[in-house]
Amino acid sequence: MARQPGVSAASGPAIVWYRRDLRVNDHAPLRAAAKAHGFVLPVFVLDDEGPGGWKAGAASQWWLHHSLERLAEGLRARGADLLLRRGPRASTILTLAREVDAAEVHTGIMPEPWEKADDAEVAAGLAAEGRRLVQHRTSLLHDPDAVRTQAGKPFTVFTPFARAFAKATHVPEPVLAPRRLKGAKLSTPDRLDAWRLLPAVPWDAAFSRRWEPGEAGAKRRAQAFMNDGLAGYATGRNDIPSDGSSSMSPHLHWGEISPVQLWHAVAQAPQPHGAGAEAYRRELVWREFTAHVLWHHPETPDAPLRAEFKKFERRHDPGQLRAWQKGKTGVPIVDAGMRQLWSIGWMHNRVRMITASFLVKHLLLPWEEGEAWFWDTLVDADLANNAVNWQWVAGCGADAAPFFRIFNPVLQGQKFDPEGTYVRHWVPELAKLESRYIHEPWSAPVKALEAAGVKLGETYPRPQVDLSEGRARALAALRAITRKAA
DNA sequence: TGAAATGTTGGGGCG
DNA sequence: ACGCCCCAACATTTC
Repeated sequence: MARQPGVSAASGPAIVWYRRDLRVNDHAPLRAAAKAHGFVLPVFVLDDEGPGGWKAGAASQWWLHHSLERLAEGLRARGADLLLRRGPRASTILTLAREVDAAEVHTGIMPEPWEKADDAEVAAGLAAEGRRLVQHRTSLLHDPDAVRTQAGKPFTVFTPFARAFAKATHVPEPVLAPRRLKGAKLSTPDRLDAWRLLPAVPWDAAFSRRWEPGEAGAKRRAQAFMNDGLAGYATGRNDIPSDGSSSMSPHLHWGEISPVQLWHAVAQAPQPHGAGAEAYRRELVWREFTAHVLWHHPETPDAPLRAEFKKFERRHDPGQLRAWQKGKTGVPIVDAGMRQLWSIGWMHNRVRMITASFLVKHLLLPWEEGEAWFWDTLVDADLANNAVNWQWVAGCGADAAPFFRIFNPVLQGQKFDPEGTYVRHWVPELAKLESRYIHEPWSAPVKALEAAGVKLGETYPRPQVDLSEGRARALAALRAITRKAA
């Protein structure tokens, strides 16, 4: 067989460098590696330092542990062992390629800045030795740079992005998992347990009940959602107590299922054409949009995209921040959401917006503090989604909600959790309060509080801030920067 | 993927 | 019958 230009005479296995794409189906790198050589070495590298300072939080680590276990099983069932290595990722991959004399390293394209940096370093390092890095789409529908504005610039507004995206791109078919792999044997694998990704104190019981990390769990949940949730998704996703969410976010983040698979699963669903299907695919495109924004603006996690917001007033109040984190703000829907997050590593999307708006606007605390907390506690913590959406709420990002769009947590609660079912579940000290007061216990008559066994300031906190005062303060802070800008 | 303030309209009570 | 006022309901504007 004629040798391809640029391909060395290396005789080792093709390396499959796993990142946030922990699956065997619709995994182009695995497929390509298996096809070209039949002899593969799948590897996952854990970087202790926490790339870019964004070290995975405890909830993410919990998920990663289980997901890696499932991936290892999936690969073993096909004849290959997953190699675990720990260290700086680029140099670890380069060392490994030399160690096994691999001609090619196949991997997925990720939008995170450090992933891009690693790609460049690995590509250069491999090329210097006559090896090759081959990148594939694994975690997105398309490359983060698949579309540009007519002026050739990255999009900053979702709607035109979505329009261009729909017109310019065709979602590819998923690729099948290789049936049979020939795995490479190495004498020095890390043991997953030694990575200590699981909590030292077992706080994860509720996690285990709620989630099933891994490719099989992702598939099961996706099927359940397509059958039962998709048709009503357009409105159901906003209904807090019944939770019409797909709950795919952590599975998508870790790549246990691909957005391509979900895109096509919509077409196979019982109701593939209704408003629910439209709305769901739109959410998948939102995910593409956040990746697009992060790809082109790697500073997004740390700095407001709209420069005038650098001068925006931010209060510093560790006590209030702590109360927000722990769900003790005295505003029921906010507390319910924050406690749900702490308990199961996830929060309903509507409630994410409410809690985030409360932090950034009513409390006037920095959005970065909220971003950092979500990053630490969410099982679906995703740099692009987290950063772009926090900036969206804070009004300082690409296509951001105007800052003056301030959620009133009482009205939001009454609208999307009218009976207070969600609040009662997560804030049990209010469980017996009448529905008409459940979202604003501070304005309940003494009798109603007594009947419910609520003592404000004792069994449940008074609100940290008067809602209308908080709103006025936030708007004043906004005026201060818009005047300067004008 | 807001909320509150302000403006407009129209029905009905009432002198 | 008429004008006036009130106010709910809805629309528009402003933050």
